[in-house]
Amino acid sequence: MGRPTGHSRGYTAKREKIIDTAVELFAKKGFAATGIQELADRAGMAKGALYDYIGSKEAILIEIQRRVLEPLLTAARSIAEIDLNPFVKIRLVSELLLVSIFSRPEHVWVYEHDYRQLSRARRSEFRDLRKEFESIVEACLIEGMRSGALREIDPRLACLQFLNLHNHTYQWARPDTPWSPEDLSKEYCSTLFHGWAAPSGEVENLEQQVESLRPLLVSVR
Amino acid sequence: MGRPTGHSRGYTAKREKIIDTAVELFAKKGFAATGIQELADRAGMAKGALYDYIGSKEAILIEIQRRVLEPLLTAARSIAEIDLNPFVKIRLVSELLLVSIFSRPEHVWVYEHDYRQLSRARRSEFRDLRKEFESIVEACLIEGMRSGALREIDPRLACLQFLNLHNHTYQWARPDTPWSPEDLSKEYCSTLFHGWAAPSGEVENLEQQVESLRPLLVSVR
Amino acid sequence: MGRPTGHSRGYTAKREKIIDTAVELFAKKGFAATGIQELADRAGMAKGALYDYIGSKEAILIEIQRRVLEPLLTAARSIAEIDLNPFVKIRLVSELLLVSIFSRPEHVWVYEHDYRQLSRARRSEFRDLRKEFESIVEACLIEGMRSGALREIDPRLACLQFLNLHNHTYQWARPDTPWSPEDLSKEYCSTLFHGWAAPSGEVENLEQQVESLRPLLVSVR
Amino acid sequence: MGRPTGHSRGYTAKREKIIDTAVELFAKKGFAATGIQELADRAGMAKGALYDYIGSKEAILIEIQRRVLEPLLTAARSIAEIDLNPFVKIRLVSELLLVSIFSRPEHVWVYEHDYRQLSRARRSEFRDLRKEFESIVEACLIEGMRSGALREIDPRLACLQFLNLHNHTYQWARPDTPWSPEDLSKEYCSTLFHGWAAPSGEVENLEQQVESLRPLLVSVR
DNA sequence: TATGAATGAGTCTTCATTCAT
DNA sequence: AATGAATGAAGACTCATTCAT
Repeated sequence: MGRPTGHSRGYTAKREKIIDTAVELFAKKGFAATGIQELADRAGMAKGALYDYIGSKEAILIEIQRRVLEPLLTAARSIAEIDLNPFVKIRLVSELLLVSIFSRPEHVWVYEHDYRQLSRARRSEFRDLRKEFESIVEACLIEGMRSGALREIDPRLACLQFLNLHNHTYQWARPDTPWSPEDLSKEYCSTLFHGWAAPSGEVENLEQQVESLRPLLVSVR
Repeated sequence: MGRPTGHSRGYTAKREKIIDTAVELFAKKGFAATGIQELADRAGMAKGALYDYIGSKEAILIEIQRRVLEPLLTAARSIAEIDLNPFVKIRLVSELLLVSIFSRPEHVWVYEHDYRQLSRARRSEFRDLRKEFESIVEACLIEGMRSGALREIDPRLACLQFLNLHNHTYQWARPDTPWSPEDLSKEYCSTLFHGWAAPSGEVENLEQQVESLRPLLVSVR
Repeated sequence: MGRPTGHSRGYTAKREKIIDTAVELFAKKGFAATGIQELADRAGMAKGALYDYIGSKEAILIEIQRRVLEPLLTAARSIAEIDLNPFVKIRLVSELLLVSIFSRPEHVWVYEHDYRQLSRARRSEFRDLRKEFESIVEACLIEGMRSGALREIDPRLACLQFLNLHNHTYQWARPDTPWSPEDLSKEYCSTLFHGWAAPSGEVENLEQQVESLRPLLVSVR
Repeated sequence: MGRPTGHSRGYTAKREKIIDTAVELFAKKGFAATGIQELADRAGMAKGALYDYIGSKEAILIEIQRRVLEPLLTAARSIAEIDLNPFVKIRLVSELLLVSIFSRPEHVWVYEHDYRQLSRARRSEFRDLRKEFESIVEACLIEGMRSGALREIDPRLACLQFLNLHNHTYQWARPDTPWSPEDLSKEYCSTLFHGWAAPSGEVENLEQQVESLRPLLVSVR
């Protein structure tokens, strides 16, 4: 994770707490509009001390991106590797995204919103990872079409619909939202599967399989 | 100079140009991370002169919000008032949103992205207008269900799906996107209508009607 | 008065009106804290036009100093020249000062308050005039002592007491003050004359003489 | 750095020095006409560092007001509470004012001169304290009249004369003034007491009593 | 005469970061 | 590991003044 080595016991915990505080502030006011002073105040320490933990303001943003993207990718990769009905895969990736959003809504807000505030180099680094995630989604959709369960549509366009529908959820997801991520995933997938269905198709056993595979998403909660 | 009373011919044009430049910068770097100095440099004038045209940094943001929201609402209201098949209405609102995004992608980026940078008072002002727009969408969906063409689902949830799918498009819409807003609207609505369809339903003459009503969207282009 | 020559009919009147407005603003907010823009707004003209009348911000301040100091000096000189009981003279100078304060309280406020904002050269110019005024006061007091009506005290100190007592009145003088300048002059002089009196003395006919000489103060109203 | 919590030894001393420097500048050029840059230059530090000590420009002005008004009020209150001949009280308050002026002439200049530059809220706060001081003066004068030693005059008017005579001294008080505050107090009070005296009265032992009570003024030196 | 436009130095204040202790 | 102090550049915005029209 790039943390400087040779730190005492409490170091990592405190660093995490600082970043948690930063997430709160960045989510509320935006990265650029939040001052380091403000962060130090909220974290209950002097600005100087802060720099022993974070190195720079951008480092916090990088860490937040990592916190969101890494578990997402880990889970997505393991889903991609299993041999499964493509519908099940898609449904799992859907739930993955929504669980990610609902378990750390502020992290995801910053992740989605202040992505462009990264320096050029870092941005392209993370863009590659994002693209890897999108490729996994797209691959699932292509499988679905090959299997004849979805009618043939431009897979990139299908992928974008999938991502639009899921990702934009961070804009209104809140702890008190009346739907759980599981509810939403079912709804979204129902819409998409019916919307894209080949004239025949229906998915068998979908929810049962999903149930059994849910542990795959653990990294993201 | 004398603030906003009686201005000569060039004034408004220049003001528009300054805001156009601001839109570019805000879209690329974010509102908070863009300096007035930078804007002045790009506009080719001294900071002082800039203030004769804009009044304050926030005023620019307000103007951008207006430029997006007002034509959107104007068109949405006129769609809402006509007596039409609800599918046609939804399809028109869909196209409306997409045309809005594609005809001024940078405006919409700032509109969506830096909404929260508005002062409290202004934010709530615009929030009301945004909500009016959403209500129009939701009303159309409810009509669709009442007419029996859509199966009964939580209308708020349907509305959020509609908005997610459409609004998130600003994240990747670019002049060189291979789909026109019309193409996308057809695709999105096809997905949603099939995804939500009551077992029976199919929409008749949909595209023909849309074609004839497209002039309604003119305010938004 | 240093006004540029060759101006049309309305010029002087408009200039006066601008300076009147400036007096109001300077008295309320202070010279340094008042902007030319503000002045232009209040005067109902563009900043550019203002400069045709005033030349510079300091010029306004100079004019205000003049407006207060010149009539004061004119009257004081003419009082000094007459052959009169020194008590009467002092009483007249007292009333002169108070009439000056009460007939243009805002002018006097600026005159007293923002004197130091003048450029070095102008300040010393006006300081000389102020000193001339003070010398007249002091001369009257010395006359009073020579005549035996006042006991011998340091004339400079007596003069300062006289000036303190009178000049500080600008701090609280307002149109609705319950005492007229004539009332106040009587009170102040009564205090001073009794306070400084030689064991014997009383002033005869004082008020009658003052009455008849009051026209001398006309320049100051 | 961290704003106003826990500061090391030098902090307060440096802060005091900065404010002292500010007093010098404000007294010479006026609050509004003095720039923070100028102050920083004189204090030998960067503008940024200055703000660690002062918080805002207005905060300096507030501090200056406090430095003058608080010891003044403290002493005045303790004078008011003692059971004394009203003449002695008045004579002590007189000396109090003059000692205050002469021990920190620049502070008092700013205190008197730039009072109006305070924000509305602060101004009214300090106005209340000023009024308390004036009430103490007025109460002493009323006592004097009740005791029969002063003839009956409008106590507000007497109070204003007292304040005019004393307060305006800040306009010319300088370290090289040939009179000490004690001298001046004697002179001023002599003038006022004789000026206001009831036909009979003379004050016995006045100066002896004042001598013994002078320690009351210590807070103001 | 009067205007709107322009300027560049100025306003107060906050920024992210560094560093001696 | 932590702090308070410091910095210099940058933040948004206003200034008094000039000038072509």
